Amino acid sequence: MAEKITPRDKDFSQWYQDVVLQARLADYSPVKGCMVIRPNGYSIWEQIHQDLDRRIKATGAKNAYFPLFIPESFLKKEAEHVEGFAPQCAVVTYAGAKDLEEKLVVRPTSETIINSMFAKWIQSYRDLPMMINQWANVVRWEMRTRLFLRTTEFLWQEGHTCHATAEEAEEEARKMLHVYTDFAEEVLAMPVVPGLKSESEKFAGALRTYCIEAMMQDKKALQAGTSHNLSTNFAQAFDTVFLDKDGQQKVVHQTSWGVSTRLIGGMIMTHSDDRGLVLPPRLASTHVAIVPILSNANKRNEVLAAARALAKAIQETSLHSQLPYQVGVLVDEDDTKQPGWKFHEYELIGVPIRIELGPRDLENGQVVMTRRDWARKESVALAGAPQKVVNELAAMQKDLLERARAFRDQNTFEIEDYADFRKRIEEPGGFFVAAWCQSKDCEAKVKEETKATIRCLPIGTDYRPIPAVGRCLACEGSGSLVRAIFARSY
RNA sequence: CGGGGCGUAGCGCAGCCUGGCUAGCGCGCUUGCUUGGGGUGCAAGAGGUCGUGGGUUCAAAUCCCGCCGUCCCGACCA
Repeated sequence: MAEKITPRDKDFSQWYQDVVLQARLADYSPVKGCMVIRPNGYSIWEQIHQDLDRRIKATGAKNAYFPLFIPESFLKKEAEHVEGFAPQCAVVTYAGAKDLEEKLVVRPTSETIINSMFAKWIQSYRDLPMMINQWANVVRWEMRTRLFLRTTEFLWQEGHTCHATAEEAEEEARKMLHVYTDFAEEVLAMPVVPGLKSESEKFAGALRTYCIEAMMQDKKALQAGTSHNLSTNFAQAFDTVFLDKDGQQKVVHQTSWGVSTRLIGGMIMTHSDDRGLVLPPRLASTHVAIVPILSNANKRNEVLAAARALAKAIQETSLHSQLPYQVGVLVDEDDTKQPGWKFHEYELIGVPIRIELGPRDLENGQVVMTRRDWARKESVALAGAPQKVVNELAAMQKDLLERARAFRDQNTFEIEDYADFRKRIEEPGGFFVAAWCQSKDCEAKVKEETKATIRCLPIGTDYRPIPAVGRCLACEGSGSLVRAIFARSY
C-alpha cells in the first residue's frame, strides 16, 4: 500500500508532498487548489482546535459564527483592505437562477462582516471589550497552492476584538501573540520567533501586525500566525462607535488574530523525516501502537491477552500521570499483515511509540519499545512499561521542540556584509539577522535581488523592534537601524 | 500568465529517438499453500479505447499539428 518515500535530499518540496500524501493526511480535490483533508489529517486539526480553543476562551473571547458570504460593498469600505484582498477573492455573481443585484464575496477573512455587526451590538463602554472568535473556512484564490501551506480554501480560527482605548487594543494584540507562541512551542513543538511585520508585509488594513515565524527543515521561513492591531481603521469605516464614561462618542480600537491549517504543514516540515510523519505526542490521537507477534499458534491467545492487558495498563497509568491528554493505545490484531509491514506503517503515519510483544518477550517478562524519533529499540520490563510509555511521551514532546530549536539556532546568522549575505542566502541558507534602516526601498531591493524578505523584526520586552548598530544591510546607511530577520519563505 | 516536465492496468514506470510481431515490468489486487521479531516466499489468475481530436503512412503508444489534464519552477501570497 505505502510506497517508499522520496529521499529528502532530492527535493524538499516533493518530499513534503510525499509525506502528506503517503501518510494519508490530505489530497487535492477536483477543484484546483482545494484540499481534501483525510481522517488522519483531520484528527490533527481536531487536536489543534481543541487545545487552542481552550486557550482562546481563557483570554475571555467567546465563540460565534458569521456568514460565508460578504456583500461586496462591505469589503470596499476599508480602502487598504479591499486593495489587499480584491485580487484573491472569489465572488458569487449569479444565484437562484439570476444575476445578483449585489455581488457576494466568499470571505477571505471576516473583519468587514463582523464589524457590520459590532456596529449594531456596541452602544456604550459597558459593552467593551467585545471579544469574538470564530472557527471557520475562508477562501483565497492564490495563484499557487501547496497542501496545508497555501490552499484555496482553508480552515482557521479568527478572533476579532473591540476595545475602548488604543492601549487596550495593543495589549490584546500582544497577548494573542503570546498565546500563539506558547501554543506553537508547547503543542506543535515548533519553535517560533515572535516579532513585528514590516510595513510592506503587514495585514491590509492594520496599524501593525505581530507574527510568529518558524524555520522549516530546508531552512525556509514559514509565517505560522498573526495578530493585528487594527487601530480604528475598520471601526471608522463601519461606524463602530460607543458612548464613553465621559459622555463622548468614541470609535472603538480593534484587533484581529488567526492561525490556520497551515500549522499542520509547518509541523510536518519541522519534524518529519524520510520514513514519514513524526507527530508530537500532543497532536496524536493514537499515541501507542502495540504489535503482537503471533508467529506461534500455541502462544497466540497468550500473546493477545498480554497485549490487551498492557494496553489497558498504559491507559490507566496515563490517567494518573501529568500528561495533558488521554493516551490512545491501539492493539494491532490484524493477522493479514506481517509485523514488518506494520512497523513501516506506524512509522509512516507518525505514531509516537511502538511496542512489540511476542512469545519471546513473554518468556522474558519484557516488551520491545521504540520511539518514532529514535533509531533504536529498547527492551523494557513488562511491569514497568506503562510508566515508561508515559515518561517517553512527555520526553518526546520536549525533545522534538529542543531539536527543532537547536536546528533553527544553528542556521541563524548575524550578518553585516551584503555581498556575503547574497552568497550565504543561497548556500547554506537560513535566517539572517541584520541591521535595516526601515526604508521600503532597501527591503524591496533585497527581495528583488535575493528573493529573501524581512520575515519579522524581533521585538524587545517593550514590543518594539530592537535597535541595531552599524549599517543597513542594503544601503549601508546608519540611521534609525533595527534588527531584522531576512530569509526566504513559503 | 510565462518557462519546463509528464499523461501507457488501481499506483509507479519502461517502450517513443530509429513506426511493424500477441504492448511489457514492478507494486498492489484475486485464489491456494507458505511465512510471521523490519514491507515473507512460491504458484496460478484478473486487469489496458497507450489523455483526446485530427494529420502523415500499407501500418502509429511511437512521427506532425491542435486541444485537454496534471506536476514542478517563476510571477502572486493579510
